[in-house]
Amino acid sequence: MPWSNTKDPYLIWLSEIILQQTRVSQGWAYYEKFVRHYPTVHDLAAASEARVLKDWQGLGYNSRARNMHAAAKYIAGELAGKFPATYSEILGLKGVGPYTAAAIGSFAFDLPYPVVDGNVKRVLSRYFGISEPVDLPSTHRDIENKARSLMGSHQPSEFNQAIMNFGALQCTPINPGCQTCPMKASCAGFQLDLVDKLPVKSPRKKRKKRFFHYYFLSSGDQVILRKRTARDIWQHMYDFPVIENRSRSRQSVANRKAFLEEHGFAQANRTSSPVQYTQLLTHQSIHAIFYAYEISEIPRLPHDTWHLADRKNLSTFAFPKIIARYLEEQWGLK
DNA sequence: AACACGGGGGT
DNA sequence: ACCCCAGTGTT
Repeated sequence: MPWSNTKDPYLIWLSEIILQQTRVSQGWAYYEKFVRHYPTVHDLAAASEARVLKDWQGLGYNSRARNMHAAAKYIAGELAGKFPATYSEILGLKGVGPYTAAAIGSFAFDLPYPVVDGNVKRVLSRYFGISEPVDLPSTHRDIENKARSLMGSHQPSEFNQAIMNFGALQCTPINPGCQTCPMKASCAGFQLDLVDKLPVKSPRKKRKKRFFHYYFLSSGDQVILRKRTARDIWQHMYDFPVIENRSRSRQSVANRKAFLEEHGFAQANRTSSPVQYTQLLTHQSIHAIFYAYEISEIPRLPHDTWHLADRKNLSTFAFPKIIARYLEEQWGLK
């Protein structure tokens, strides 16, 4: 793991932010890229947010990147680059919650705070036979207290890594290695045959469908992008001018003409048939239909969130997966 | 306390 | 389909 070879709190912080809700196998390459592009907190602080978001593209939950960047500016600017070394100061950094503060505190500074992540919740809910949903705050506190008690005066870093590794390698979500487990004799979950019932989780809500009708408007090598600034998914990433509605069915030709005229694109020619892509998010399923038009001249852009970009420069903008996929598959653009 | 927030991979 | 991922911020 990244922190196995270092006590550098910056590198540990970087890896922990990247690995929030992200498998090591997915985050590893991003960690290496960020260390390469931003070897110190000063490098990260000096970068533009756009550049950081672009490097983050494909990882998801990109408020992590924005909070991390803001925290880097704070550390570099206000703390002269010296990473905070107490639990409460670490916890005060943007994007750092109880888990990450405990991880950084224990790994980098040997502070005695137990980590409580998905692994720990699974291991301890099984071992102690906890049948309340682990996502409840009360259960979380219970598990945290048990972890603190188990840590005792052991080495915090060793303890935290051990319990998480145990969850990741032995006490796995499915097909856990109970038969070879050295703790099966004292594991309540194993003794009561509840291992495959634990941890209990509250039922999840079903995904809401959303229908985006995107306009890919180009004029020669120029393309119109829109920066997403609303309180919504994909904040500060780029997509295209869009109409959202409740219908899966295509915009009629008349609807499209009205949209184009309304925004000053009276002279527009359809350049290809509409194509549809879908993208699953945790709480939403996005159904996007793309309409491509070539416009003869570009008027003054009607919104300040709209930007003109050269096709050659698209690689500098951070796009949601579904937009990146459209650009690459339909236009060969990266 | 409940909810929103991405994207990937396994079964 | 559904689950999970070395969780956090907002309401």
